[in-house]
Amino acid sequence: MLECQREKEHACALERAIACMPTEEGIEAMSGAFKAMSEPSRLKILLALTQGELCVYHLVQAVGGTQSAVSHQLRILREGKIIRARRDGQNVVYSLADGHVAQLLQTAYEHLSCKEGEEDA
Amino acid sequence: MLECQREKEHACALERAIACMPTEEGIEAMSGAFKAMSEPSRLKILLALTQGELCVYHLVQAVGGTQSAVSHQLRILREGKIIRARRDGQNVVYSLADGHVAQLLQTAYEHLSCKEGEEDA
DNA sequence: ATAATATATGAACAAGTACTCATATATTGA
DNA sequence: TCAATATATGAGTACTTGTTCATATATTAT
Repeated sequence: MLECQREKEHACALERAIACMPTEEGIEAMSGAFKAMSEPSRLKILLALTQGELCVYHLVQAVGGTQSAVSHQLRILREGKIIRARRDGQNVVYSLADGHVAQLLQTAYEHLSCKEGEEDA
Repeated sequence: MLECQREKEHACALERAIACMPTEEGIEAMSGAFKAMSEPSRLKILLALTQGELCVYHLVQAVGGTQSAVSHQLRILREGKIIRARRDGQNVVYSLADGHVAQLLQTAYEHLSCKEGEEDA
Protein backbone atom coordinates (compact mmCIF):
# COMPACT_ATOMS: atom_id res chain seq x y z
CA MET A 1 0.00 0.00 0.00
CA LEU A 2 2.13 2.80 -1.34
CA GLU A 3 0.33 5.91 -0.22
CA CYS A 4 2.51 8.62 -1.64
CA GLN A 5 5.96 8.50 -3.12
CA ARG A 6 7.11 11.38 -0.98
CA GLU A 7 5.85 9.70 2.17
CA LYS A 8 8.94 10.58 4.18
CA GLU A 9 9.06 14.23 3.16
CA HIS A 10 5.33 14.80 3.61
CA ALA A 11 4.73 12.72 6.70
CA CYS A 12 5.64 15.39 9.22
CA ALA A 13 3.72 18.11 7.39
CA LEU A 14 0.72 15.80 7.49
CA GLU A 15 1.21 15.22 11.22
CA ARG A 16 1.40 18.95 11.89
CA ALA A 17 -1.60 19.55 9.64
CA ILE A 18 -3.68 17.08 11.62
CA ALA A 19 -2.38 18.40 14.93
CA CYS A 20 -3.12 22.07 14.19
CA MET A 21 -6.51 21.48 12.54
CA PRO A 22 -9.18 23.45 14.47
CA THR A 23 -12.32 21.76 15.76
CA GLU A 24 -15.39 21.53 13.57
CA GLU A 25 -16.79 24.56 15.38
CA GLY A 26 -13.61 26.49 14.73
CA ILE A 27 -13.70 25.58 11.06
CA GLU A 28 -17.34 26.61 10.82
CA ALA A 29 -16.60 29.93 12.48
CA MET A 30 -13.65 30.72 10.23
CA SER A 31 -15.36 29.68 7.02
CA GLY A 32 -18.41 31.60 8.16
CA ALA A 33 -16.35 34.79 8.32
CA PHE A 34 -15.00 34.25 4.82
CA LYS A 35 -18.45 33.32 3.56
CA ALA A 36 -19.85 36.58 4.86
CA MET A 37 -17.26 38.42 2.79
CA SER A 38 -17.64 36.24 -0.29
CA GLU A 39 -20.73 37.85 -1.79
CA PRO A 40 -20.19 40.83 -4.10
CA SER A 41 -23.00 42.82 -2.48
CA ARG A 42 -21.73 42.15 1.00
CA LEU A 43 -18.14 42.86 0.03
CA LYS A 44 -19.17 46.22 -1.38
CA ILE A 45 -20.88 47.06 1.88
CA LEU A 46 -17.74 46.17 3.80
CA LEU A 47 -15.47 48.12 1.48
CA ALA A 48 -17.74 51.14 1.84
CA LEU A 49 -17.57 50.85 5.62
CA THR A 50 -13.77 50.96 5.53
CA GLN A 51 -14.21 54.68 4.83
CA GLY A 52 -16.23 55.27 7.97
CA GLU A 53 -19.61 54.43 9.45
CA LEU A 54 -22.65 54.77 7.22
CA CYS A 55 -26.40 54.49 7.66
CA VAL A 56 -28.50 52.20 5.51
CA TYR A 57 -29.63 54.97 3.24
CA HIS A 58 -26.07 55.93 2.41
CA LEU A 59 -25.02 52.31 2.08
CA VAL A 60 -27.71 51.80 -0.53
CA GLN A 61 -26.24 54.72 -2.46
CA ALA A 62 -22.70 53.44 -2.05
CA VAL A 63 -23.28 49.86 -3.14
CA GLY A 64 -26.36 50.04 -5.34
CA GLY A 65 -29.30 47.65 -5.36
CA THR A 66 -32.57 47.91 -3.50
CA GLN A 67 -32.99 48.86 0.13
CA SER A 68 -34.45 45.45 0.83
CA ALA A 69 -31.55 43.55 -0.67
CA VAL A 70 -29.00 45.68 1.18
CA SER A 71 -30.89 45.23 4.43
CA HIS A 72 -30.96 41.45 4.02
CA GLN A 73 -27.21 41.41 3.47
CA LEU A 74 -26.67 43.70 6.45
CA ARG A 75 -28.45 41.18 8.60
CA ILE A 76 -26.11 38.41 7.51
CA LEU A 77 -23.07 40.57 8.21
CA ARG A 78 -24.50 41.63 11.56
CA GLU A 79 -25.27 38.08 12.66
CA GLY A 80 -21.79 37.01 11.59
CA LYS A 81 -20.31 39.74 13.81
CA ILE A 82 -18.60 41.27 10.78
CA ILE A 83 -20.29 44.62 11.26
CA ARG A 84 -21.91 46.44 14.16
CA ALA A 85 -25.20 48.32 14.16
CA ARG A 86 -26.17 51.24 16.32
CA ARG A 87 -29.41 53.14 16.16
CA ASP A 88 -29.20 56.90 15.76
CA GLY A 89 -32.62 58.47 15.66
CA GLN A 90 -34.49 57.26 12.62
CA ASN A 91 -31.34 55.79 11.18
CA VAL A 92 -29.27 52.74 11.92
CA VAL A 93 -25.57 53.35 11.52
CA TYR A 94 -23.26 50.51 10.58
CA SER A 95 -19.52 50.10 11.03
CA LEU A 96 -16.94 47.33 10.75
CA ALA A 97 -16.89 45.06 13.77
CA ASP A 98 -13.15 45.22 14.42
CA GLY A 99 -9.73 45.74 12.93
CA HIS A 100 -9.42 42.17 11.71
CA VAL A 101 -12.17 42.75 9.19
CA ALA A 102 -10.39 45.78 7.76
CA GLN A 103 -7.16 43.79 7.69
CA LEU A 104 -8.79 40.91 5.81
CA LEU A 105 -10.11 43.36 3.24
CA GLN A 106 -6.71 44.99 2.94
CA THR A 107 -4.87 41.69 2.51
CA ALA A 108 -7.38 40.42 -0.03
CA TYR A 109 -7.02 43.65 -1.96
CA GLU A 110 -3.25 43.26 -2.02
CA HIS A 111 -3.58 39.65 -3.11
CA LEU A 112 -5.80 40.82 -5.93
CA SER A 113 -3.39 43.57 -6.98
CA CYS A 114 -0.41 41.24 -7.15
CA LYS A 115 -2.38 38.79 -9.30
CA GLU A 116 -3.46 41.39 -11.81
CA GLY A 117 -2.63 40.59 -15.41
CA GLU A 118 -1.06 37.32 -14.44
CA GLU A 119 -1.17 34.46 -16.93
CA ASP A 120 -2.35 30.98 -16.02
CA ALA A 121 0.87 29.28 -15.01
CA MET B 1 -36.41 64.49 0.81
CA LEU B 2 -34.49 63.96 4.02
CA GLU B 3 -32.12 61.15 3.21
CA CYS B 4 -30.34 60.62 6.48
CA GLN B 5 -30.33 62.71 9.62
CA ARG B 6 -26.56 62.58 9.79
CA GLU B 7 -26.21 63.74 6.22
CA LYS B 8 -23.40 66.16 7.02
CA GLU B 9 -21.32 63.72 9.04
CA HIS B 10 -21.79 60.83 6.64
CA ALA B 11 -21.58 62.66 3.34
CA CYS B 12 -17.80 62.62 3.03
CA ALA B 13 -17.55 58.98 4.10
CA LEU B 14 -20.06 58.22 1.38
CA GLU B 15 -18.04 60.19 -1.15
CA ARG B 16 -14.87 58.33 -0.23
CA ALA B 17 -16.72 55.01 -0.28
CA ILE B 18 -17.94 55.66 -3.81
CA ALA B 19 -14.53 56.94 -4.90
CA CYS B 20 -12.57 53.97 -3.57
CA MET B 21 -15.03 51.30 -4.69
CA PRO B 22 -13.23 48.84 -7.03
CA THR B 23 -14.62 48.01 -10.44
CA GLU B 24 -17.07 45.15 -10.87
CA GLU B 25 -14.17 42.94 -11.97
CA GLY B 26 -12.21 43.89 -8.88
CA ILE B 27 -15.16 43.12 -6.65
CA GLU B 28 -15.66 39.77 -8.36
CA ALA B 29 -11.99 38.91 -7.92
CA MET B 30 -11.91 39.82 -4.25
CA SER B 31 -15.16 38.11 -3.38
CA GLY B 32 -13.99 35.13 -5.39
CA ALA B 33 -10.95 34.80 -3.16
CA PHE B 34 -13.09 34.91 -0.04
CA LYS B 35 -15.56 32.51 -1.56
CA ALA B 36 -12.81 30.01 -2.23
CA MET B 37 -11.95 30.09 1.47
CA SER B 38 -15.54 30.04 2.68
CA GLU B 39 -16.24 26.34 2.38
CA PRO B 40 -15.32 24.17 5.39
CA SER B 41 -13.75 21.50 3.17
CA ARG B 42 -11.69 24.01 1.26
CA LEU B 43 -10.69 25.87 4.39
CA LYS B 44 -9.41 22.61 5.91
CA ILE B 45 -7.33 22.02 2.82
CA LEU B 46 -5.83 25.49 3.10
CA LEU B 47 -5.15 25.18 6.82
CA ALA B 48 -3.44 21.85 6.19
CA LEU B 49 -1.27 23.45 3.52
CA THR B 50 -0.09 26.12 5.96
CA GLN B 51 2.04 23.34 7.46
CA GLY B 52 3.79 22.62 4.17
CA GLU B 53 3.08 21.18 0.76
CA LEU B 54 1.03 17.99 0.58
CA CYS B 55 -0.04 15.58 -2.15
CA VAL B 56 -3.67 14.71 -2.69
CA TYR B 57 -3.41 11.44 -0.83
CA HIS B 58 -2.13 13.16 2.27
CA LEU B 59 -4.65 15.96 1.92
CA VAL B 60 -7.44 13.43 1.93
CA GLN B 61 -6.05 12.08 5.20
CA ALA B 62 -5.66 15.54 6.65
CA VAL B 63 -9.09 16.88 5.85
CA GLY B 64 -11.27 13.76 5.58
CA GLY B 65 -13.92 13.09 2.95
CA THR B 66 -13.57 11.19 -0.28
CA GLN B 67 -10.78 11.57 -2.81
CA SER B 68 -13.27 12.79 -5.37
CA ALA B 69 -14.69 15.50 -3.16
CA VAL B 70 -11.23 16.72 -2.17
CA SER B 71 -10.14 16.74 -5.79
CA HIS B 72 -13.16 18.78 -6.84
CA GLN B 73 -12.38 21.34 -4.15
CA LEU B 74 -8.72 21.40 -5.14
CA ARG B 75 -9.78 22.36 -8.61
CA ILE B 76 -11.75 25.32 -7.35
CA LEU B 77 -8.83 26.50 -5.23
CA ARG B 78 -6.43 25.98 -8.13
CA GLU B 79 -8.58 27.90 -10.58
CA GLY B 80 -8.94 30.68 -8.05
CA LYS B 81 -5.14 30.91 -7.78
CA ILE B 82 -5.38 30.19 -4.06
CA ILE B 83 -3.15 27.14 -4.29
CA ARG B 84 -0.55 25.88 -6.72
CA ALA B 85 -0.17 22.39 -8.11
CA ARG B 86 2.98 20.68 -9.24
CA ARG B 87 3.27 17.14 -10.49
CA ASP B 88 5.83 14.93 -8.79
CA GLY B 89 5.89 11.46 -10.30
CA GLN B 90 2.57 9.78 -9.70
CA ASN B 91 1.56 12.45 -7.26
CA VAL B 92 0.43 16.03 -7.54
CA VAL B 93 1.76 18.20 -4.77
CA TYR B 94 -0.19 21.24 -3.63
CA SER B 95 0.93 24.35 -1.79
CA LEU B 96 -0.48 27.78 -0.93
CA ALA B 97 -0.25 30.23 -3.82
CA ASP B 98 1.38 33.07 -1.91
CA GLY B 99 1.89 34.73 1.43
CA HIS B 100 -1.37 36.65 1.27
CA VAL B 101 -3.33 33.43 1.55
CA ALA B 102 -1.48 32.43 4.70
CA GLN B 103 -1.99 35.92 6.05
CA LEU B 104 -5.73 35.82 5.40
CA LEU B 105 -5.93 32.51 7.24
CA GLN B 106 -3.91 33.92 10.13
CA THR B 107 -6.02 37.06 10.42
CA ALA B 108 -9.27 35.12 10.24
CA TYR B 109 -7.99 32.80 12.93
CA GLU B 110 -7.18 35.75 15.17
CA HIS B 111 -10.58 37.28 14.50
CA LEU B 112 -12.13 34.00 15.54
CA SER B 113 -10.05 33.77 18.71
CA CYS B 114 -10.96 37.27 19.86
CA LYS B 115 -14.65 36.55 19.32
CA GLU B 116 -14.64 33.35 21.39
CA GLY B 117 -17.18 33.18 24.15
CA GLU B 118 -18.49 36.61 23.28
CA GLU B 119 -22.12 37.41 24.01
CA ASP B 120 -24.45 38.93 21.45
CA ALA B 121 -24.08 42.63 22.16
C1' DA C 1 1.88 -2.93 -24.07
C1' DT C 2 -0.47 -4.00 -19.69
C1' DA C 3 -1.52 -3.53 -14.96
C1' DA C 4 -1.50 -0.74 -10.95
C1' DT C 5 -1.65 3.56 -8.58
C1' DA C 6 -2.75 8.59 -8.25
C1' DT C 7 -5.51 12.19 -9.52
C1' DA C 8 -9.17 14.55 -12.20
C1' DT C 9 -13.72 15.27 -13.95
C1' DG C 10 -18.70 14.89 -15.96
C1' DA C 11 -23.47 14.09 -14.64
C1' DA C 12 -27.03 14.25 -11.45
C1' DC C 13 -29.15 15.42 -7.36
C1' DA C 14 -29.80 17.63 -2.76
C1' DA C 15 -29.10 21.59 -0.19
C1' DG C 16 -28.18 26.37 0.35
C1' DT C 17 -28.82 31.25 -0.95
C1' DA C 18 -29.69 35.96 -2.90
C1' DC C 19 -33.00 38.37 -4.92
C1' DT C 20 -37.95 40.57 -5.30
C1' DC C 21 -42.30 41.74 -3.41
C1' DA C 22 -45.17 42.82 0.18
C1' DT C 23 -45.48 44.08 4.72
C1' DA C 24 -43.99 44.89 9.56
C1' DT C 25 -41.54 47.61 13.08
C1' DA C 26 -39.41 51.78 14.93
C1' DT C 27 -38.64 56.63 15.40
C1' DT C 28 -39.87 61.45 14.76
C1' DG C 29 -42.83 65.43 14.10
C1' DA C 30 -47.42 67.57 13.88
C1' DT D 1 -52.74 59.77 18.02
C1' DC D 2 -51.61 59.91 13.15
C1' DA D 3 -48.66 60.49 9.19
C1' DA D 4 -44.12 60.17 7.37
C1' DT D 5 -39.58 58.29 7.11
C1' DA D 6 -36.06 54.61 7.90
C1' DT D 7 -35.07 50.02 8.36
C1' DA D 8 -36.12 45.06 8.85
C1' DT D 9 -38.05 40.68 7.56
C1' DG D 10 -41.11 36.57 5.90
C1' DA D 11 -42.40 34.04 1.75
C1' DG D 12 -41.49 32.51 -2.67
C1' DT D 13 -38.53 31.53 -6.46
C1' DA D 14 -34.58 31.15 -9.55
C1' DC D 15 -30.01 30.10 -9.19
C1' DT D 16 -25.79 28.32 -7.32
C1' DT D 17 -22.98 24.78 -5.25
C1' DG D 18 -21.03 20.54 -2.80
C1' DT D 19 -21.41 15.89 -2.79
C1' DT D 20 -21.53 11.05 -4.68
C1' DC D 21 -20.90 7.75 -8.34
C1' DA D 22 -18.81 6.29 -12.27
C1' DT D 23 -15.23 6.89 -15.29
C1' DA D 24 -11.26 9.16 -17.57
C1' DT D 25 -6.37 10.58 -17.67
C1' DA D 26 -1.54 10.31 -16.20
C1' DT D 27 2.51 8.12 -14.40
C1' DT D 28 5.29 4.13 -13.11
C1' DA D 29 6.70 -0.75 -12.98
C1' DT D 30 6.71 -5.31 -15.08
